[in-house]
Amino acid sequence: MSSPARSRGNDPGEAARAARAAWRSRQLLDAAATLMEREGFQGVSMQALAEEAEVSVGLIYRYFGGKDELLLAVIVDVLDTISTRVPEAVAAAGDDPVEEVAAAFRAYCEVVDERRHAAVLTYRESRALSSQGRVKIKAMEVASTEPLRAALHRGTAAGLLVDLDADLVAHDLVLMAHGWALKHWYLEQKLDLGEYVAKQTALLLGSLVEPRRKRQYAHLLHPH
Amino acid sequence: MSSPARSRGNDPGEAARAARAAWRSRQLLDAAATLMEREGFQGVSMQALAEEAEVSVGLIYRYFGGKDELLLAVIVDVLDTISTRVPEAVAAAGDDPVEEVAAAFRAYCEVVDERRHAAVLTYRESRALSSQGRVKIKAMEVASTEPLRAALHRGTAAGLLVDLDADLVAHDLVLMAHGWALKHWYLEQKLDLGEYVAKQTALLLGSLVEPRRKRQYAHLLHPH
Amino acid sequence: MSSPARSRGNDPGEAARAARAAWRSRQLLDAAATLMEREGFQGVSMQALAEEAEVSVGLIYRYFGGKDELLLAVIVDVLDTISTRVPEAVAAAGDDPVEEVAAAFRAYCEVVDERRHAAVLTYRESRALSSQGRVKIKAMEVASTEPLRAALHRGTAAGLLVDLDADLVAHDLVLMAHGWALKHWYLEQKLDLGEYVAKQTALLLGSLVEPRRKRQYAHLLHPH
Amino acid sequence: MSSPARSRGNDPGEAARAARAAWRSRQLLDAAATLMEREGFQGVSMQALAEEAEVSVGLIYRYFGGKDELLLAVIVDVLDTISTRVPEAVAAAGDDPVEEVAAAFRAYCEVVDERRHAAVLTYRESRALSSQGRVKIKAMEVASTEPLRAALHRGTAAGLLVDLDADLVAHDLVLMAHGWALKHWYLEQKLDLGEYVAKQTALLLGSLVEPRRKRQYAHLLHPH
DNA sequence: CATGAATGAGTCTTCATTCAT
DNA sequence: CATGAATGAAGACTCATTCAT
Repeated sequence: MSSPARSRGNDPGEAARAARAAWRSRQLLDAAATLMEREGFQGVSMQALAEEAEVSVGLIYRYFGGKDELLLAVIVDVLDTISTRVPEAVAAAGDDPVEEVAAAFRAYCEVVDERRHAAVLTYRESRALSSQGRVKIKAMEVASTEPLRAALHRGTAAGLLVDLDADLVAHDLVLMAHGWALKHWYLEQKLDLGEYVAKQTALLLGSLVEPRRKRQYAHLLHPH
Repeated sequence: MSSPARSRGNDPGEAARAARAAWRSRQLLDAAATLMEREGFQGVSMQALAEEAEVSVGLIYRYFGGKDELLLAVIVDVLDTISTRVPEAVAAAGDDPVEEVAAAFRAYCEVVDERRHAAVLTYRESRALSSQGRVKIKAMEVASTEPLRAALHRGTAAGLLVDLDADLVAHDLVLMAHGWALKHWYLEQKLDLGEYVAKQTALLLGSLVEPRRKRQYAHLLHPH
Repeated sequence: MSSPARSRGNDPGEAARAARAAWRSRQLLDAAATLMEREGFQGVSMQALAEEAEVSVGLIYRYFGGKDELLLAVIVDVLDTISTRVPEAVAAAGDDPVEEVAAAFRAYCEVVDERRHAAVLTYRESRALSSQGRVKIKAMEVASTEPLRAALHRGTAAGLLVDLDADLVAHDLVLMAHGWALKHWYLEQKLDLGEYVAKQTALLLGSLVEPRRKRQYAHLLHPH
Repeated sequence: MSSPARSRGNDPGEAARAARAAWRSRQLLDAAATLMEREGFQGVSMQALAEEAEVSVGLIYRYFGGKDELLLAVIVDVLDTISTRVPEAVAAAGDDPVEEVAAAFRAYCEVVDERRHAAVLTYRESRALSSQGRVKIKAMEVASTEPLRAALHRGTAAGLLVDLDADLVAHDLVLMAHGWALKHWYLEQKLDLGEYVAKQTALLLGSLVEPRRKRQYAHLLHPH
């Protein structure tokens, strides 16, 4: 992204430098995520971040323009993960649009679960983002729900799902995924991630699957 | 000293003092809410708050122990509003549990809409709360969903709703209400609050209402 | 200048507050001048300034918007002094334009001598000024030479001085005054302020006084 | 190691090395001068300097001990230029001491004009110099005025100039030359360099040339 | 010789909080 | 009760300098 590599020619040092830059970025992004999990983004000082990442403060500024850009990078990192994992899950779900929706939702929830704080950073720290960054994030967020919307549309087109507002349903699915992080303090004492995914899937698909197709998706609609 | 009577039960001076205190609290809480809507809680300095409320900085500390307590108070204020408005809506909904659920959800959404930022402060600023405050807030949040859970239970008991996980469904309803604030930048370009409430109600009740009772609730299940 | 007083009404506290604000400004300006004499402006940290002035760092920001504004204020303070002292000297010099020029130059040199570093701050630190501040300073500098230019013009009009480029001569006089500060390390080992003023006056007036009026100004043209 | 010969007197490798060193120094000095013209010395970071000079930061430290030494080198470079150009101008002026003074002043002004910022660096950044460096600079400055003082003395000895304080007059001439840089923002809107030189020459020589020799120097005393 | 990644002390600035009036 | 001047710790960020390659 904002790597200091210059890409002027392709001498041997070039690749090594790029590799180091990538490693540093990851190191910093991970340290940032770790600390934020504990303290929230605002609660993490650049000093503390440097300590956690075992680098000097100054080095952070070589890789990220400032605290705001770092925040942006962390959020983008999660959205990138989602943009990779959700389509993978959809692809692995076979050709059935309903299965695809369920798989996409499960994948979304799993990423959120893995990076609980980072996943909901947008809600918490959007104030700190530049308006430019905000626009970028919003675009990425919308883009990341595209696989969901597409599967929903296919489901309706195939007569498997009722006529629905795909935008709203996609929004609900994402919200429910985020809900796992947002209300984790409450939910974790009631159920685990698998149950949460299963029950929410059942709940939403319950009113979305064409009534006469419901038998076909019993495994989704009536999780044991 | 300057007060005419010296705390002898409920003399007039005492009442006047209490009234002023209440007025000041409201003044400060409103100023805080106003500013936070624009800048987020962290972005509001005590100095700016004092200016907005047209009091001195020092005075804030007479009414609230500090910035954290003020945050707590603002959140509590919203939760209090919900704890008042939701039961009112339930009571006004007649005796039908399904209508009650719908009414409770609508009321919840309306409060969220009125105080968009303050309503989701818990998500954004919970880090700043003392653990004590956090416990209090969580308890209040759970309590505020009680009317929803109770109505859901009544619905199931009356055979109007399927057997459901009331905790989870209540959580979903609250999440959807908050979703209106959290994703307002996205939703507002698609629908208005009334449509949002109607469609979400339909969506969830779609899988909750006992199939053979669905005709009875057509107005909720098939908005417009 | 940027005093925090609000001037809303004229209650008793108002005057006291304004007085304190003025006292604080002076205290800070003096501390700044003292330190700058030793370290140059860039070399003075806000921390050190606070220590010298025996106030807290934060307080400086109540009276001056930042380090740049403080620099501006120090420069303006010197220019204000000049704008007061030079006209006073001119007024005290009687009605003779040549005497007025000499008096103005002497006064200018005396102020420079009293505030050696601060007087030439413009040359040294103009980079740190905002362009707005720069414009202000330049205007004040030009204005402060007005008495000189006016006296020169009067001298020419009265047939006491030759036809001259008043702008350039005024610039030379100011430059010579500043020269006392700029090259003090060199000059102080050759002569004292009085001699410097006398000799420079003689030098410049030597080619400015109308030849046939020279006898009249022998005391200026042939010091000692 | 990589050099063919090992420092045995003045073999070809040695010369090449010295040439490269000289070339590097010049490259760096020029880059420094260029940047300083825009940003002032303090405003130029070693990183920016490296970029401008198209070398690495580390390399600067091979040629100059640090930022302070670089500053010293830049100043010395200007003073060297003056020490070359002024005597050249004097030599080219023929044998007349008055012409020599005028020529020296013109040359001084021309160098100042060519390197406007660097020429007055002593005034601006002397604080950053080591006391050792300061001493060196002062000595060089005084030395650079020697041709002026010598010409002035010759003028007096030859009965062409009045009895004068050569130190002070030399100081004035240098100050006027520097004045062109120091007050360039003001002067440039009034006159160009040629006019400035001519008028200042006339002004000072006006009181320095022996009255009865004035006709002889009319071209200097009454510039068109 | 040359590079440029890495360091970390030091800078300006903000702001929650206190307290004399 | 109310004020707002004063405090000072803590934060983000810069940049001269070093050193492994």
